[in-house]
Amino acid sequence: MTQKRSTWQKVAVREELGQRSGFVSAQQLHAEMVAAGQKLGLTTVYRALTDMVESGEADALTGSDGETRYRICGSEHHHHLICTSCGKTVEFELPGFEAATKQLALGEGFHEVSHSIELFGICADCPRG
Amino acid sequence: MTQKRSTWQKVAVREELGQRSGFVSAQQLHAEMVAAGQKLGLTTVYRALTDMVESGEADALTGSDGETRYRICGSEHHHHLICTSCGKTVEFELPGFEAATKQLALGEGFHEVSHSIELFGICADCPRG
DNA sequence: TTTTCGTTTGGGAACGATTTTCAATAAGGA
DNA sequence: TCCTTATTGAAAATCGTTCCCAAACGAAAA
Repeated sequence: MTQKRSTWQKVAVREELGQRSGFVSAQQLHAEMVAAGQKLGLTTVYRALTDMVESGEADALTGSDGETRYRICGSEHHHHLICTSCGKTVEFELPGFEAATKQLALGEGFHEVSHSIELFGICADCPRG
Repeated sequence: MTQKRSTWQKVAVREELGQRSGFVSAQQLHAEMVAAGQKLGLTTVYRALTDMVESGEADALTGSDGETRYRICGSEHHHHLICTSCGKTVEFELPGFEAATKQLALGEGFHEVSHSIELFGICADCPRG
């Protein structure tokens, strides 16, 4: 069976992502790592991020521009409040809401229900709009 | 100022989209229109759909695969319950929730708040999973 | 430590959705 | 009908992401 091996590239990507408070795209992350002197391939960054999402270490979010952005996250179920200007992100939970939506979906005859809830706005540190 | 002109292509796209109950991608819509004998370009379909989204006639939704899907919609604020198997969509509203999330975002110091809420599942007409 | 075997890397090609380009065409007012 | 200008559409260009595959490397065995 295919076991995962630890490489400095994977560690570096995890670390770089961990230092950020918001969502970043694979390309951005790669560009900045290269600019910082770390020589690794874009493909590797994509793979490392995908692994992290699969293992639950990170969240992935595809924007309306088709670009996917990543972020370190705790494993419990949560949602995001994202600053569309600087990318800063706040996690939050919605205890009652979860049940309500599931109920609604089941009532319509749907099963295997999941949901996507994200809030957007401009954070206090980003001036005007 | 640039005024909009009415063409049979735009009318055809609006009509084709209106006949569906779920989200469809521009490519799908174009392929089926061509298959049905209507000769128009893919670019034109993209433009017609974009116009409809801008005018509020349609909703656009970009999936995690990066493909954007469209759907006719009423102009009032609403959310979607989407079948990930056949695309069938049910609109719904969340009276209390709207206020709650806005409050939460404002409490974190965010402004110009908006949100994205979609429910996914398999509808009653689609067997198994 | 050295060998071995299978995983990982990475540069470039390949991909798929969407946008741009631009010359030909058509809408709609004069 | 004529004229001005928005619209069309085929092909080329973009852009994010994935695939390909030979070279490089990690880890466990010898």
